[in-house]
Amino acid sequence: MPRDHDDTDLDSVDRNILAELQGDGRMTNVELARRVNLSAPPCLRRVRRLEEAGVIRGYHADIDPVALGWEITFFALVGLESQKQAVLDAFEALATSWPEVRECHMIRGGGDFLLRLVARDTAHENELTARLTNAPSVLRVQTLQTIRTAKDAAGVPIG
Amino acid sequence: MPRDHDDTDLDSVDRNILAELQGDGRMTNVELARRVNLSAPPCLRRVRRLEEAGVIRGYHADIDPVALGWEITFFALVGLESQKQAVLDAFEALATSWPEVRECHMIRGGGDFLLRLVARDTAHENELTARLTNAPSVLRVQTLQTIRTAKDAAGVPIG
DNA sequence: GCTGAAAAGCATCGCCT
DNA sequence: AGGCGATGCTTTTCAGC
Repeated sequence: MPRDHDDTDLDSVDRNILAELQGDGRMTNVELARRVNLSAPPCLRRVRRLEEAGVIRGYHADIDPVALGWEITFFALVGLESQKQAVLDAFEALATSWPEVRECHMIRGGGDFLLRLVARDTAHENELTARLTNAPSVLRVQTLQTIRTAKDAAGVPIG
Repeated sequence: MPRDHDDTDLDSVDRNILAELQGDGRMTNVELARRVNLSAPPCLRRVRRLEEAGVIRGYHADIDPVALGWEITFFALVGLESQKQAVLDAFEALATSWPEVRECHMIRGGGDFLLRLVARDTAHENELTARLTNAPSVLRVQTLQTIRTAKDAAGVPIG
């Protein structure tokens, strides 16, 4: 269930905690406490409160896709032939069910989606693009293949 | 220095470890060991090896942008008027220097970039779009505003 | 809200299989 | 390579400020 974010007032210590954990999510609580100039128990309580308030949504290891055989990361801009809710829902359900689709964003303007996908190789990428193109109600697919990622910062600026 | 990914052979235990840590990067080592049916010391050795091999690139807390006042996430597809290296480099240096730009990907085809940005509100978003449009060598900016994120999976599929 | 002590649990090392 | 046991930290709770 979604939570109102306004019920959580974040002071500067909270923001420091968030910045530290965004940078290193596996830091021990004592190290975190040291960095934000707190002793361990209140620091831990703040972290728990931030987790329970939904400010911290989770912690994830950042894994090199290439090491697991995902040589290609690409985006796809998909245009649908209708903006009817049923059509949007059907496409969303299809796209999110594919493991290769890592992100699926509905874009303002109606009937467009931006996807981030991974593929094992060029053949796999072509197959995924073809599957998208041939999916029901899909009008056009523009693939945006990443050749270089100059910046891939986690999350949000905290300052 | 880049590392050859072929020097790291991942067995099924390694893949299970990666899947678990991608799902919960703050899990304790004993809990992780229990889940992958190992005792704690060899489990920790594997995690350290995966970190040192660059398979695990880091651990990050996943923070709700809205809780920190970043109400808008959007993408921008930026076209430059040249594919000269100096022009690409200059744009990349500019874009990556903005804290609101969280990702900057060079797109195949030449002279295009896909950015992911956050903004505090609509006015801020407009200002960022204008700053992009007016940046040197920028020919066109297409903003893709996210109205709904149906899937935002961490990293890559691990099976 | 924080501190400090104390119990329980965890990380990590050396050695053995 | 994985497991066992020991040691020193870390986490977590609880009392008290």
